[in-house]
Amino acid sequence: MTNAEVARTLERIATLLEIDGANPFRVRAYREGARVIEGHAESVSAMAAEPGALEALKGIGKDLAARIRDLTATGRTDMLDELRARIPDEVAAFTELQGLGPKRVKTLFEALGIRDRAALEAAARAGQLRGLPGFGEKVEQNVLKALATASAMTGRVLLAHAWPIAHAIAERVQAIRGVESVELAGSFRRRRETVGDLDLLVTGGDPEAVMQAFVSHPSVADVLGRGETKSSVRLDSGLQVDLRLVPGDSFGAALLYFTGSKAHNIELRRIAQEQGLSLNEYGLTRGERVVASRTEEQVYRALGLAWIPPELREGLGEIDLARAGTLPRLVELADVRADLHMHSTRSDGRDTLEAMAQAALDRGLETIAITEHSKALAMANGFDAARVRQSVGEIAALRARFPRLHILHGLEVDILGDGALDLDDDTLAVLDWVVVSIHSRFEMTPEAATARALAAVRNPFVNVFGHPRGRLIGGREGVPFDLEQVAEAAAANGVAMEINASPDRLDLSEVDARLARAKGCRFTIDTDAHATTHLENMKFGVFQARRAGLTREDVLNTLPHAKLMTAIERPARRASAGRTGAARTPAERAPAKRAPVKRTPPKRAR
DNA sequence: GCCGTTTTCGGCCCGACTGTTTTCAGTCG
Repeated sequence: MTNAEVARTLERIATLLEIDGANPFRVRAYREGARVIEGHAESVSAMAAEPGALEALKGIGKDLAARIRDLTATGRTDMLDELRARIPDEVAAFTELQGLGPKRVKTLFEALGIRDRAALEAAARAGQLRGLPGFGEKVEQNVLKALATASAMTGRVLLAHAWPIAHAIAERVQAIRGVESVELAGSFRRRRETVGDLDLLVTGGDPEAVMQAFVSHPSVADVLGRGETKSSVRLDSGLQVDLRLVPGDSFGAALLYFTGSKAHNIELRRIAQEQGLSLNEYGLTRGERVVASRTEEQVYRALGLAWIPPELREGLGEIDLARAGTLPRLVELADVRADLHMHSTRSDGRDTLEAMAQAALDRGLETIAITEHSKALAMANGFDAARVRQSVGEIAALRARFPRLHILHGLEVDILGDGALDLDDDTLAVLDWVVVSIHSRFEMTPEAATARALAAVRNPFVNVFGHPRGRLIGGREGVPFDLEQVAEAAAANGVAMEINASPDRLDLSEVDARLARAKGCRFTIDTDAHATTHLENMKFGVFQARRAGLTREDVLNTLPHAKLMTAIERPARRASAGRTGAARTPAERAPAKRAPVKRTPPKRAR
């Protein structure tokens, strides 16, 4: 059982306990346990075997450890089985509906025996809900509305998909006369992979004018509420956006509060409390006196903490680091000098080699690697050994055209099912830069997957493990190899781990990246661009790296070109080149003949 | 159910809003 599955199960137990009317603090303990496990990179299945390892995690005590041991050993636990025997899964899922919490769900189930959504809708339409304790006509209507919305809504959206509309709305509000500052808070500001809604924080300006500009944005489908200080809308896309107008004096406290995460805020309030202070969205106060509120920095400082970058605010140890003054200096977009994973029309990219190089230059990059696919991806026009040798001349010609850009002759080589690479070592020796990736056979046992990944990262010609898990956010789980072992082997063999900046990949995840870093890995952050416009995605990779706590020193492609070349040198390639001169014969340096014309446009490999 | 430089028992974050109620429970973030 994966950590994510264990976390989901604990969360489910919490929901069922809540409906069952259990002690709220017991419920909270299960929620907290779920959160801790989800954020923990080391496999709890492995930890379960080690006495005391689970109990050493903050928030996991004797009981939760026992449940986790049940789950990892057998896939089930008596407690969950008993709860589910009493409360059907579909009833528990009612709590996902807006306006229905555990208490009302319990009432629905016990008083009316409602067991599924169809029965719930029928009862609401028949007016059977309004007489129940805690219900009225309004709640009954809201239930029907929530049922309709739930069937239309898709849930969370990728950060990158929310990005343009979020900024468009912020700019529209910013343009109102008198508006001082506009910030996008919430999980958007923490740069999570996906966001559930957007939180806009505004100071200054005439409230009426601000709200009017907000609710009249062309993308607004539905105004959910409109007040003096708070309005909510739903966009055409289904995304909910809340705007809050806050006094300039309390902007820092409000920004802190609405950025979250919840776990982070709870920890901050506990610290405030210990110091005889109280923290809310209006400020940090001692009795009536406001201690800090105008900026986030002031509030953190007053609590004895360094300012914490939003990407780290998940309640996973960042507050201890802030107190000790040992927060990492996170990598920034401006640090990135190279993009070492991209495609062109020669395989499955949409733009030509020249267009990609020009776009990279326009973006101020010093170095790029052109990394077409290998032959296993026939549908993507993957390169075979002969095509790689032909490519040497094409890259040489490209270098001649772009003297101000360093261009590495790379390839994204498929890792086959058994861990062998798709091309032979002599061919790999021709290349400056070898990315290895998994594009097929994602369903494997963890043991087979681990052996496969280990074999790949132990190849002496390999530079980086591309999008290692092969996951697609909201679409594919990814390969279940044991990252601890693979990361250790990669670090020992000088193979970097990629943080792939494709918005639906963001692979490694921040949880995996933290573990890989702990095992000594270095990283690259690459766009895996299949078009010039994709080079813009670099920021999303940087966000992911920041969430993992990576610094500039952890990321190879922040190095100036000469240092990068030293850092990525593979002894095997040097030896091979010295022996055969494979990559550097005059014939291969000369421009090559044109590539054969493709008959069919390639499909992009995923 | 978890946790402990005040504690192994007695606490456990905070406020807004809604709607159901006659002073507050439930939900949400």
